[in-house]
This record gives sequence, structure tokens and C-alpha cells, in this order.
Amino acid sequence: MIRVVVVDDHPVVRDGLRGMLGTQDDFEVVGEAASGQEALTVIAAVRPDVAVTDLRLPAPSGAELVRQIRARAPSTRVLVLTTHDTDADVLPTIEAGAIGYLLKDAPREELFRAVRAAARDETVLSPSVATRLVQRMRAPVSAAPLSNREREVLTLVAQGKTNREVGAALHISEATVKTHLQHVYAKLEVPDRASAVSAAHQRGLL
Amino acid sequence: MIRVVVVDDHPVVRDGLRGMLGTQDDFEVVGEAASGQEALTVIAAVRPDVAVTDLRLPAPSGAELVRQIRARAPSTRVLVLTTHDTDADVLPTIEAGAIGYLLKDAPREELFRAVRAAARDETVLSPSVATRLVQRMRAPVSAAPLSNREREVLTLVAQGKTNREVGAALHISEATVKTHLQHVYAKLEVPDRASAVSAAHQRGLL
DNA sequence: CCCGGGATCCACCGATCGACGGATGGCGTG
DNA sequence: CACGCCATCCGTCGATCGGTGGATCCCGGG
Repeated sequence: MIRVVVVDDHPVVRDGLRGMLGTQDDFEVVGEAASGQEALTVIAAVRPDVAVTDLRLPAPSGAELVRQIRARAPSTRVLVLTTHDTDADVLPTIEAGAIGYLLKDAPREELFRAVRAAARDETVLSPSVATRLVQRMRAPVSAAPLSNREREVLTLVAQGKTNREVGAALHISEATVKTHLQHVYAKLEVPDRASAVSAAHQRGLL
Repeated sequence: MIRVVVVDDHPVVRDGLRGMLGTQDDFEVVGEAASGQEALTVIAAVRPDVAVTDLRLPAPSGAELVRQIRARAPSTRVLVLTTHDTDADVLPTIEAGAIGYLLKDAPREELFRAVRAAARDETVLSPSVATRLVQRMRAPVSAAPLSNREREVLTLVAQGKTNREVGAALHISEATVKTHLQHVYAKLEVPDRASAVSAAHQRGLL
């Protein structure tokens, strides 16, 4: 038996979900919430296996809500069900710890599969979300104009090495390390090592 | 009509796929190959919409084969169909440009869906592959004990601001900025700003 | 009630970094 | 082959950073 809590600020959606999930005899809806704050309270109280939740909510919302649920009820898997599949929504939510991300136009069978997968601690993503995620993973390949040497240097810098230590590790002088870094700054269009590391991370170069 | 090329070194698998895909009237198998080299030749000649390919092959294999197909026939989507879902296989293949990654134990309907999705330039992933991908994206949600102020400071540092500029932006003195950074270094267990930015990125704090 | 821990604030000093100028060798194009 | 482009290499100098040692305020536990 998979115990589910439904979180959405629209009563209609909550009832709809409760009805749909009720048709399956391995699901049991054990709670509802209409806001982020309420969700945290309910989930802490009933400790469901899966929380099916919207992203746009009053009080703590979106990724922040997911993060707090994960922190307070680690055994509860958060399955996000939303109409939004924009980049800004998807990635922070996944990073915050959501186990799945479905769009509201998904067929009911897909929702059932997703809830069961979530209960088994497996990920299910809507196709458009999967596409977004993969594109993000793949971004590095497109824009990666750093030479091997430059990437080596930057990797060591990101580990906290000083220029001198990098030079020693690569058997080159400190001055040469600085030259490589200058080229990295130019290519990534940043002014210093800290922002270079940040830009490289965002583009998946590290 | 979706034109498909099948790549696998086992004749049995090629015949099986040809038969399965033949049952759908929107698919047309326009070529086969038993090795990476042969695949490149065939695909370059017939320019299919989708290439369904195994990973373990003679000649160019795995991610390298995907990369070369993408380079020589950009209009062909590569759908990987394999028994292996280990981390070492999945990520390089996705990064090399595969549009989808299915396991051979997927039901036939899922294979059909995946081929159609690939033809539409959408991604479809097997659940275990999606899980792997998401886990990779998801930074250690573990320890994020930075104060709001510390996170603000670090965010600006990651954007390439100097300590003085950060101080001006937050209406505090440069000396105070440094103190906050000292605490960040201690909490993240790193020696300097560059590695602090790196650590923060890995833990999803930025 | 007092004490400690955490967040916030500040100044000085030695070590490090970033900017600049300059040099070599390989690789592809015209 | 000559030319330019790029990756690689090196030293000097002013600006910036990191380490240290303090200080105040607030909040919760003993």
C-alpha cells in the first residue's frame, strides 16, 4: 500500500487527484494540503511514502518547499506535478531533491506509473523535462572552447590550489599558469578565478 | 514515415528489431549495420531519421560512435538501446549526443514511443537511466549551513566581484566581506574563494 | 541569569593574484 | 612557402586577497 499526500492550492485539483488515485487499490490518499506551510505540517504528521505536489503555492513554494520536505521527512518522496516546464522551474526543483517531475497533461496511467516509481525510489520524468535535463547535461559539449591545458589548470584552481602549486603539479612555472588563466578568463568572459570556476561549473566543464 | 537504421552486432537482435518495427506502419527500416564502421557508412548513405543502436560493437563503439554519427549526419537522431545502464555507459553517451537511452528489457510499446519521440527530437529515457541522470545533476543536498549573508557574499564573488565591490553592493565594509568569506571557507572546508565557489556549486548552493 | 555560539561588523599585514609585455613552435590556408 | 592563428612558455609590478585578532548583538540552554 502506497500512502500519498496531495498538495495543491486548488480544491478542484486536489479532489481530482484524490479520485484518480482512489481508483487504484495500491494507493491510499492519507492527507491533503493547500499551501506549502500546511504541506510541511501534514507530511511531518502522517509521513507518507509519496507527496504529489504543485509548484506554484502560497507560503514556501517550488524548490524551497521540496528542499524543506526532504529535510524534515527524508522518507517521503516528492513527485512534482505541474503545468510549468520552463527551465527556471525544472532544474532547481530537481536539484532540491524531487524524485520525479510530471506535467499535468500527462495521461492518468503515466501518473500511476510515476507514483509507483517514486515509491520505489525511482525517477520518472515527463518527456519535455527529460529533454531539458539532457540538454543541460549536454551543454558543455557545445560551448567548451578551453584547451586541455587550460582545463587542467582551472580544475586545480577549483580545488583550492595556488598558482604556484598548480605550476608544480603540472611541471610548469607559476607565470605560465597565470597565462593559461588569462586565456580562460578571456574565453569565459569573466574577470577572475572565482567567476571562472563558476562559469565553468555552469557549463559543465569541471 | 519514420526512416530507421538498426545497428547491432547480433543478427538475431537486428532481425528482432526489424520485425518489431515492421509491425508499425509509420516505421520503415531502411538499413542495418553490424559494426560501428558499417553504421557510419550506411547512415551517411541513407540519412535515416533515427538510428537505433547498441553500445557494445566492433570498431568505433559507444559514445565515440554516437559522436561520429552526430558529426557526419546531424539530421539523424541516435537512440541507444542496450543492456547496460551503468554510470560509465550512460553519461558519456548522453554527452556525446544520444537523443534517448533505452534498456533492452523495455516493453515494445516503450520502444515505439521512444523511436517516435526521437523522430520529433524529443528525449526518452528508461527509468533507471533517468534516475542516474538526476542523481548526477543533484548535488549533495547534505550540508548547506551557510548563512544568508554568507551566501549573498559568495554569490557576488562567483560573479567576479572584488571584495570591495561586494561590500559596496551590500552596504558593508570590505573587511566585513572578508570575514564572511573566512566563515564560508571554514564551513565548506576550502582554502580560498575559487574553491569555495566550486564547492558551493557542487552542493547546489548557487 | 549568565554563558556560549552564531551572525554581523572592523583594521592591519604578508602572500598571492591579475595585467602587461614578450617569446617559441605547430598547424592549417591561401 | 609565407602568413597568421593558437597553444604554450616566461618575468615584473601594482592591486587584491587571506590570515589574524578583535568587537558588538542576539538568541537559546543550562
